[in-house]
Amino acid sequence: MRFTKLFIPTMREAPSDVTAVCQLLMLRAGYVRQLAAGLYIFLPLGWRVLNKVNRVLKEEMEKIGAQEISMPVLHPAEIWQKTGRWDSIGEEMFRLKDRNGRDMCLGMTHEEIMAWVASKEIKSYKELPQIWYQIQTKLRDEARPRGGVLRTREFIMKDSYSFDADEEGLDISYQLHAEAYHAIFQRCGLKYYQVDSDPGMMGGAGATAHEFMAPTPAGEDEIVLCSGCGYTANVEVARSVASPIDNMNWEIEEVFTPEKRTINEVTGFLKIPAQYLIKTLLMISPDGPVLALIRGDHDLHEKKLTRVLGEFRHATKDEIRSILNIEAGFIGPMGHDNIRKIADFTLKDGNFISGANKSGYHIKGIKPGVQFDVEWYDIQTAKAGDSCFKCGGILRSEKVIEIGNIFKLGTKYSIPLGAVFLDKNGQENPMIMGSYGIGPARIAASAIEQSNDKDGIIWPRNISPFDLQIIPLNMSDPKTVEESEELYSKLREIYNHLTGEAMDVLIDDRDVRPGVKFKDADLIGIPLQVIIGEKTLKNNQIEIKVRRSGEVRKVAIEEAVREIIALYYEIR
RNA sequence: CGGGGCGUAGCGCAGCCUGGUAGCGCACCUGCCUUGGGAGCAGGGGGUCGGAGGUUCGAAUCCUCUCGCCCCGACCA
Repeated sequence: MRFTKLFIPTMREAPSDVTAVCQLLMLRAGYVRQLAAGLYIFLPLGWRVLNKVNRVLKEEMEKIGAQEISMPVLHPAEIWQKTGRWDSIGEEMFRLKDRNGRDMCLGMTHEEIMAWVASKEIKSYKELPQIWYQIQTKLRDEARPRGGVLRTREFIMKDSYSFDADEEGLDISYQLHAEAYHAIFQRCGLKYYQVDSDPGMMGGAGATAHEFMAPTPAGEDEIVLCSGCGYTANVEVARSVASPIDNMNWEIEEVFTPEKRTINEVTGFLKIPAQYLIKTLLMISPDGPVLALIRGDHDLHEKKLTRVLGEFRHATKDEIRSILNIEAGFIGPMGHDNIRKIADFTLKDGNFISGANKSGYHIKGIKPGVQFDVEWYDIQTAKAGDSCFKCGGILRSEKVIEIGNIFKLGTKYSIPLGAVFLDKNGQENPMIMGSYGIGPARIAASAIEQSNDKDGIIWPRNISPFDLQIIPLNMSDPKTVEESEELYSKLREIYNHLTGEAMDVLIDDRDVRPGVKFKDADLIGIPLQVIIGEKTLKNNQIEIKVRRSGEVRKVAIEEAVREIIALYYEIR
């Protein structure tokens, strides 16, 4: 491809309101442009990258027997109503009416539609298992789009769905996907982790789910990792053991804590570390008020508590006053016998301080489960420095981008949509489903986050928009142009003979100064550059530059093609 | 949803406080010149100052409303 025939609007100066590195570089290097909040245009280079990723996705999906199909983006409401998600999802779903006033929505995901097809067409165990996938646009009215391409309202996703006759079959489909995902992310040159995750709105209670996470500072999610046993999990589900504390053997005693409401204020005033305090939080659950108890040095994890209570919210200051008859800041767990109490496991052993249910006072010597009844659950947020609940090792944490996920769905969608089949005994059974997603744009963004320098992007070989870039330094010099053009056509031909595929070569045929070409080439980030200038041509040589290392090799023109191809296979 | 910030030429910004003919750098167009890390000289084009309303002789500037975009948070007891 010729640079002069490609639309690559590079920018010297970046827009001031970008924060993520991947967003900055995608904009500056001319890969994408923003249309509105959470809506991105993929320009030629950006689209080439997505297609490179998609090629890898398709190859690996085909390897596990998945079949590519394509589903509509516009869905009738009834199908979503059947599974209950029309009502449970809320504002995140784009909804509209057609001209006849029929309720419709834009697809956020395709479990319902896939299960619908299966319900219509699959009748016998002999037709199972099936794995269907698509690379399709999804629409979600995100509360806050952010990080450029990382969280958008419209995005492309590779989503696949498995249908099995039994749990054993689902295990196999699930495992096949996990293996395919490892192959995909490795081919895309990413550093990533597979972690335990929250099935969230996809699965039912007790469902199995994993996420694939690419570590980068721009990540929205956080995971904890144990270097001892390899345990890794999203903090949304991560179990941990809090750092141990001494048993203080305090007698029950009220202490005067005037105007000291927050954990910080109380620890500062009493000179007692936060781990000896209990945060007592009043929540309003569907079944009424609930007190949630966690250790003072930890944070509540709302998703964990949601799994216990269902959708809950924090009580307002007025509700605290009317329900508990106390001022916020001095709530204690004792004495509220008629209110359900959920305590984190960390409070099982020890002796704590919490509010005295009386303005200006806290109480020492509290023992949850001894002085009053509580239900024990894991409701705290795991954090770096906690101990691993499996092996006791110390956990560390990392910011990550979620690049893929796999869910065991079971019968959550097949039952409501009537996706059933007859088994060998003529018995009707619901199909056992799984769903599996990957975000190609997030793969691209993660690659940039993990692989860049001050000059620009450094693409992993397999997802670069081009395999190499030829840079003729002076388009007015006939010899330069002649050698560049010859190399340009030769490389594409010869590579073709070796592998059956064309090498993607970009030649910068613009009549601009060398400095501009060097800067743009580094910014765009194609892994290999071939530099052709009068200086080295005098010695019958050209130069090959490896973008990642900056290493430059001068080679004789006759050796150029062979050297370039050899080097191409050396880089990752 | 809550809080904060910003909207002036394609990009980056100044001007606003203290009202009086809209500016700078880069980019763009033409010509000359130049060709190993975003050259130089000369000339040139481009902005209803996000939008609406108000105050005023006069508004980018002051006031009100509104739209858009970005960031932080969605918590604490």
